[in-house]
Amino acid sequence: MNGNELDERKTTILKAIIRNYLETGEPVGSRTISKYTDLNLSSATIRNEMSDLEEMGYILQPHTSAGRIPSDKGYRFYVDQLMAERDHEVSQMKEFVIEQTEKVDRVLQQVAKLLAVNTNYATMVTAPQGNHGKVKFIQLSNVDEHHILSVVVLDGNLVKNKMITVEEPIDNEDMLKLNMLLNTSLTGLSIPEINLGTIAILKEKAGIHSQVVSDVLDGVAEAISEGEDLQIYTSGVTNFLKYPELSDSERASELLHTFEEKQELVNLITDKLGDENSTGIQVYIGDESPIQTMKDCSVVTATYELGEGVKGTIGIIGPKRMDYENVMDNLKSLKSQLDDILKKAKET
Amino acid sequence: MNGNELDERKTTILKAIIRNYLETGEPVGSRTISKYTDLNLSSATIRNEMSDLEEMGYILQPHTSAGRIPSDKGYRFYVDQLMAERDHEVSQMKEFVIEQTEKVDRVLQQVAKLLAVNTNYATMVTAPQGNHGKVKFIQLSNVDEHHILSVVVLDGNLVKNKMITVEEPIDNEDMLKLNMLLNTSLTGLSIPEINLGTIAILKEKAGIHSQVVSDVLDGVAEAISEGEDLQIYTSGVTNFLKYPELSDSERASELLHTFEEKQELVNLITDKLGDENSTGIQVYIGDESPIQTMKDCSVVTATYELGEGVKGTIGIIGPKRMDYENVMDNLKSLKSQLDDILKKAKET
DNA sequence: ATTAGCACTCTAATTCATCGAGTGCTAACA
DNA sequence: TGTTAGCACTCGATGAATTAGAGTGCTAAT
Repeated sequence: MNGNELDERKTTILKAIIRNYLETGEPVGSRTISKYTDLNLSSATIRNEMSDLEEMGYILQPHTSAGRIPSDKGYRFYVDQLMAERDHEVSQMKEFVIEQTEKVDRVLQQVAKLLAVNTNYATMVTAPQGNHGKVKFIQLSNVDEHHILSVVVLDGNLVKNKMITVEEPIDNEDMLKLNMLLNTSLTGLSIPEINLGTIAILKEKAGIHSQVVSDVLDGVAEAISEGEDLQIYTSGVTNFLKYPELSDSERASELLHTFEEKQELVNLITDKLGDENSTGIQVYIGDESPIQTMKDCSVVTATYELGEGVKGTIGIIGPKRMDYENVMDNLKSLKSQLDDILKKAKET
Repeated sequence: MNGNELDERKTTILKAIIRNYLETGEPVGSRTISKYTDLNLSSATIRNEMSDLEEMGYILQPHTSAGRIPSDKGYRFYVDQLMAERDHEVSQMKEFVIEQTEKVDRVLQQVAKLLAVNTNYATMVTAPQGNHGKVKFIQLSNVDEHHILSVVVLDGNLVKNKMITVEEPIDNEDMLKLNMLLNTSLTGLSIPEINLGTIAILKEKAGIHSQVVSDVLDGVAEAISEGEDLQIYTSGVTNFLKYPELSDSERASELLHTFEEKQELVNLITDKLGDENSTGIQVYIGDESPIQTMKDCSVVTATYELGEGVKGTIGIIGPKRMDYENVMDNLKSLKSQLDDILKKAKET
């Protein structure tokens, strides 16, 4: 139960088994390891060690006379080792060609795709979330007799608009006043600070055309608070079909469904075991995942940040025998780049 | 080669074969038909007829001693018959609960999902497309020193906005003038009417702060014309896995990929054989489909309209043995309902 | 402590026989 | 002349039996 129950040789062998299994997806036998490693041990010796490893729960046999495959505990050990090692060279992601002028959602969709293509696993990316800054600017305009357009600009130049339908028009003068009022009272406030109370007070202040003004303010309130729901972009879901252990109809169908619905994927980012390790990278192996349908998968997530607590998540979902090393490198690399791109985009 | 090469009995038998195959997915034999129909014919007689039908190309044998399955020509005959029949009772789609307040894209996504659930096939819905009406209202606002927000409202109250970054600020007075100019010169024009020439003229007219104004106008032009790319919403792609004839790894992977990319799906709506039949419903069987990966599928598309040439497309993609009748009913029903919903939403 | 060697186990692949649904054809029948 | 009964034949699907081979555990020798 303590951290050092594995001596060096067992560690080497375990790693060799896992690495080999990652490549082939087939149970690996003693003979293979005997050749694969530079330990110069015979298959018999390996067999003994493997027997031990099995007893300790790091590997298991699918059936009596097959080779061994890593157990969840084995994978966990492996991943923890990887995490502990000094950072790998972060191989620059090749040709990250995204014109910055495109909208954020395009960028994120692109990122998801790029990552999927690069890793051959399914990917998900969530839009940056959090206190989207403060209100910077508000404007109401008469569009026609029955429609008023409200535009709200938030810090980070995020624009929201909402068309408000009104019974009777508001004349230009009153509109000017309303605009003044809105800007002076709301500018600088963050969204959570603007609650129903604030709106109520506003309504009172502007109380002239009770009904119309009330409608308009409700509209503004809605404009401000809406769209806060989490957008999730996915890509590469067909990659599941590339791995035999996931591609049987039953499993594949469930997985694909989860990705299509997206709803459940939220759990991958809200869950967040408290354990914030140095890199901000989380790995869920098999049953560790908060999503039931992924019990035969591994999930690697990373959080990217835009400062001020505005965060998003990137996730890669693949078979348990995923190439953790490559995946984590990709994520690390992406994390920083995404940071850059979005910060720039934000200013545009 | 003429329309009447099939006598009544052959027609009945062919229909019976197809209908049976739609249900079971298994080749159907003479004995089955003999019982299935009320023709009171022995299996031997049926066999003779089937032999004829095969020779004529309406059905075929997967291998020598199996039953028959419909050929593409057979399916074609069947759906043409269906189309010709007086409209079926359009079974009202149950509980079409969509709050109208939601954004159009939400509605469409919902529609896609609903349809997928109802039919058990994969579905796609495109956003209404076409001359999105004329420009109704334009407004530029100073957000901060280096950012100007341009808001354009189109007929149908479609709002577009774009943040324009400028080197030096424009003072309020000039801004007012610019707004006036923009509104007087562009309001009432439709998007295609606003070309580069128009913008050039505008630039000249407003020529005061050459550079800044130029930047701003470019921004406006971009805001107006952008976002014209076709959005496609899909749902129910996992349904492919329900049909054995489509669910082998190879095919399924291709299909799912096509749906994930969405790009190619555009062909389903641009293609449009000229033949506008009464219902506006198109059926592509097998190779008739403009998309290669769907050569083992059937595709049924319908066009919905919001008047003024604003159109969108709904598509259902499933195995060739899809339940054409049900699918077409669903589409017809949806077509009208979608019409209503969107028209209302448009006014909101 | 390591290893060679051997008996043993279990899966995957292969072969083979069998079954049965379905056909085509012929001859009898109304 | 159209319909049907009957029969021989075809061919995939099913399942049992066999085999091949990878891998193990154990024992005895080094």
